[in-house]
Amino acid sequence: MNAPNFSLSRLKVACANCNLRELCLPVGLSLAELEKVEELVATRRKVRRGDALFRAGDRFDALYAVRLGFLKSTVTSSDGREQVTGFHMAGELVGLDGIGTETHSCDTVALEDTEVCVIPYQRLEEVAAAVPVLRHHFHKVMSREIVREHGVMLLLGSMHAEERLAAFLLNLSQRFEARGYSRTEFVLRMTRAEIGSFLGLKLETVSRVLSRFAQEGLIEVNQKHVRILKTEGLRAIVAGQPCPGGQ
Amino acid sequence: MNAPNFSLSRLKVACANCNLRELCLPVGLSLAELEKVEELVATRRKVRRGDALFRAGDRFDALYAVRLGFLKSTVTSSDGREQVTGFHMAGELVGLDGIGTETHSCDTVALEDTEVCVIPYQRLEEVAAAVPVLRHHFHKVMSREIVREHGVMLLLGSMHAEERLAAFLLNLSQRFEARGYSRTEFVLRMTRAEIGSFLGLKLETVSRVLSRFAQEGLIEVNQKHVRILKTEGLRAIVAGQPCPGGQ
DNA sequence: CGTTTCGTTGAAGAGTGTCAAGGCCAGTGG
DNA sequence: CCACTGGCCTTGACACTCTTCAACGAAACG
Repeated sequence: MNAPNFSLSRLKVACANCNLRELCLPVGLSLAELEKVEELVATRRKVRRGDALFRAGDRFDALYAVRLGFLKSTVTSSDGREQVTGFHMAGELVGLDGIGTETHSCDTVALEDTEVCVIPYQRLEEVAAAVPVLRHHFHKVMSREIVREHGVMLLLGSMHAEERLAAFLLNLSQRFEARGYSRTEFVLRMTRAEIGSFLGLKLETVSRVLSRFAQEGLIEVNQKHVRILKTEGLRAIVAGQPCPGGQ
Repeated sequence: MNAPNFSLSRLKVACANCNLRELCLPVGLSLAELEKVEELVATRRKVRRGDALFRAGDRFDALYAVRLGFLKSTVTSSDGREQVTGFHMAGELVGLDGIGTETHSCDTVALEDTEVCVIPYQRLEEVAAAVPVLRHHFHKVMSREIVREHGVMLLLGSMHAEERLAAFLLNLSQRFEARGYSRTEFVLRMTRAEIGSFLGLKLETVSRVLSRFAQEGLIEVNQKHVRILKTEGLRAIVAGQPCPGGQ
């Protein structure tokens, strides 16, 4: 259950040896370029479950590459409403929200014990000036984040509860697979309330829809443990109408 | 009604003379740096109302700075659902979605006759390597786009119809003001259906809520013409509970 | 082992969506 | 100048999804 296909236990400090290289900042860099990037990533930081990597209002001075663990980002409106804007797993870059104003605009909190590589932004700018491939890749990362959020807007703006949940599960599934974990069986690191916040639903609705999916034989749910039985069935739900008689 | 405080009629080709300088790419550049940026912006492009600046699937090779006019961006899911992801006005940069995959992922369509400055991306990368201020500013623009979308997610995920509309009107108001137009009186360039798509509502709901606002004396609406009477009242609605007895 | 957090499920109600009809306005052609 | 047309907007009645409120059960934690 949820075991990585490769071992995460024996990682060196260098990006060159990092199993996440293909997902993280240094994608497609030469060895010489890699060395420059490694100078960037001087420090690591551990974040305990429940603790914040940074909070809205904090001064921005670094980006973070997730090495291990799981985080959520949330924005809070002036009247206290909270919205989860994303969940982050190994290989993803967080903190991009801070560049614009030099102050973070969201909270990013660990949902399980987490370790990140700290990338001081000043130095990233310097290295970006000198290494075209890295600069371009960094731009790509930001652009993809924008595109990802377009997808979330589509989900929030024009999908029903079942469609949202199905899309959410498929998205998680795909991301776990890309990291060498099972595509069909995984543990949700977030609560129903957090899923609901992300999807614009109440926690009761999330619970109910998951139960309904289970009843229809699309998935198995046991608390935070999820097994996907009919990927195509979920896809059909995302695509449009539920297929009443199974898939 | 809606007249700019400054004239837009007599613009030179150079960014240095552009009235949108303070809103656009070359914010805070020295004259020498400005010249480098001006080399970037070789061409202009006009887009007729209803025509696309680019469409999803188009090859990405340039960003566009809006000089004049009004556009919308939309994403479309595989099953044909369409979601407006944003409206763009003078001084704003569009096309950032294309960097990540070198293919545009959304349609961007002119809602009125529009003119943009074409910024070839290859050249932007080159200039960004040489001009730290520009590079940093470009990163800021992308970051702010990410933050803006967080705000939209908050709106779509946790606000009621009235709150969404109120936030939408205030946002437009503020953007018009920043461009020297009236803060309280403006023309909506988009249809009710487009507003609804952006806000995750049906056009009938948009229409009803606007009528309700008008009835409560918060705004005046006449087709596409809007006048804001009680900014604070709208703010109160966004903030939380409607204030039943006026503001 | 008690306490707390989290999850499930039911019943009732509110907020939007859906469907339908009609009005307003700009553009077109007689 | 007027009638016609099509797109856009408004409004009403009704249906339906999702939320709200509430109670209970299960797992996690000290």
